[in-house]
Amino acid sequence: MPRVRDPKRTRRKVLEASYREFYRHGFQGGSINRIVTAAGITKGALFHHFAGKNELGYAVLDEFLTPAVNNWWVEPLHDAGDPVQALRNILKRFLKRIEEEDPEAGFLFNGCPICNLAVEMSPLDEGFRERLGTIYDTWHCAISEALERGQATAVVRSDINPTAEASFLVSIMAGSASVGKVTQQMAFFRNCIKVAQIHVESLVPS
Amino acid sequence: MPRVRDPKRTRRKVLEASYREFYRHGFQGGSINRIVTAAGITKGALFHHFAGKNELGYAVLDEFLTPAVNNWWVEPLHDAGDPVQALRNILKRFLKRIEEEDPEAGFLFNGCPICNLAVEMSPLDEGFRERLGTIYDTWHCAISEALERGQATAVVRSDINPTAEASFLVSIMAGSASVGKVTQQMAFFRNCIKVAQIHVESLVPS
DNA sequence: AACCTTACATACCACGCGGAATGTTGCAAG
DNA sequence: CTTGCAACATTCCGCGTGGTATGTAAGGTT
Repeated sequence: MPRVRDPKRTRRKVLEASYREFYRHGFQGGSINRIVTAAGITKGALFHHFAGKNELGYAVLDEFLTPAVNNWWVEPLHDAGDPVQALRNILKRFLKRIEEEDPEAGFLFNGCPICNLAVEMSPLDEGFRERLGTIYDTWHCAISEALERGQATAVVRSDINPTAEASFLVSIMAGSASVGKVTQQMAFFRNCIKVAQIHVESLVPS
Repeated sequence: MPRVRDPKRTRRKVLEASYREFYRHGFQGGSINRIVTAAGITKGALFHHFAGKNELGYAVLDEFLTPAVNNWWVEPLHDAGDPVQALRNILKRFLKRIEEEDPEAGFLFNGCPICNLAVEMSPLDEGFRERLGTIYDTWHCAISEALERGQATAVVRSDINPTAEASFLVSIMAGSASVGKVTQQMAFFRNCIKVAQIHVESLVPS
């Protein structure tokens, strides 16, 4: 029998259950009642830790999704000497991850959790829009700045536009996840990543 | 004073109001009550023409969004002799259209209506998933088949993969709309389309 | 030992939802 | 002229929702 009083753990359980609930049903379609049931706690506990449904959504963004983007994209790109090699690794690692996932709960079925919230909530709530904007901006900057550094050390072609290329890469990730969850075909997803990989290769000087 | 009894017109008004409502609030967040108010009719009239909320969403897909894709992509590509020129025209026309739109109600603020529904409803309802899958499939096929015809007449490079290129183009359109509605910057959207245009140019034999 | 704050649990609430049941009226066929 | 059905309008309903008010107990502080 675990400790009765454990606020950190309780908060964590709520956040994890919320993430899953919103991931599957969307934010508006997500149910507080289902969250408390899944987390094995009560509504009183939830509203003790979070002021309301919106704040719960914000917390999922701040404490789950922002770190995920940092893990997958920002840090690898920041640490890398050669940005093209870093992008190669990221795309490869990403594709592998998806293929290993549980098809019922993973990326191919449910899409990108960030993109899902962005599509649903950006026009409806400024708090969501702002946070999601920051996430995409961080992501975007990580790519474009890495490409600029690559241009400075001549490992990236000087005649490409880092900003446009970054926009392109972010869009492809979001778009392929969105369309992929409709077609339910890994092949579609793989095709998109493949073209993205080819495009990345075209960034290295000939 | 208009004709009191006009089922065709009534049905149309309901569909148009539903399209706008779902476009702004999503399907789950969309309200039947708001729809009947906006359409200037009553709930009785709505449920006389449509069996339920889901059927209403299906009708929006079948009678609004499917024709829109046909208009913008399928027919131009089918009629064209040179698929690359057709894609050039489509992208240009599309960008122009968005720049002219009302910022409060248009593509940049609300995203792509098809992609929005796809992201929200695909994992939740098979009826939505099926219809959206058909739309994306038609769209995808229109591009890939046009590219294949272009390869046959040597106006498209023979060493590119039409299927992969089609997947890529569809994804870019969906992704740029999704991310664009977060950043709210036309520049982001324009960057994506620009890279897509460059990519399209790379399809023509050198 | 008394106390007080934090961390929950329980019970309850108003509201808007999608939808059904029923009532009413225009309009065309017989 | 009347009959009948399609095309609505009106009214009502059960339910799940996000959120609150209140109760209670754990555990550190003094």
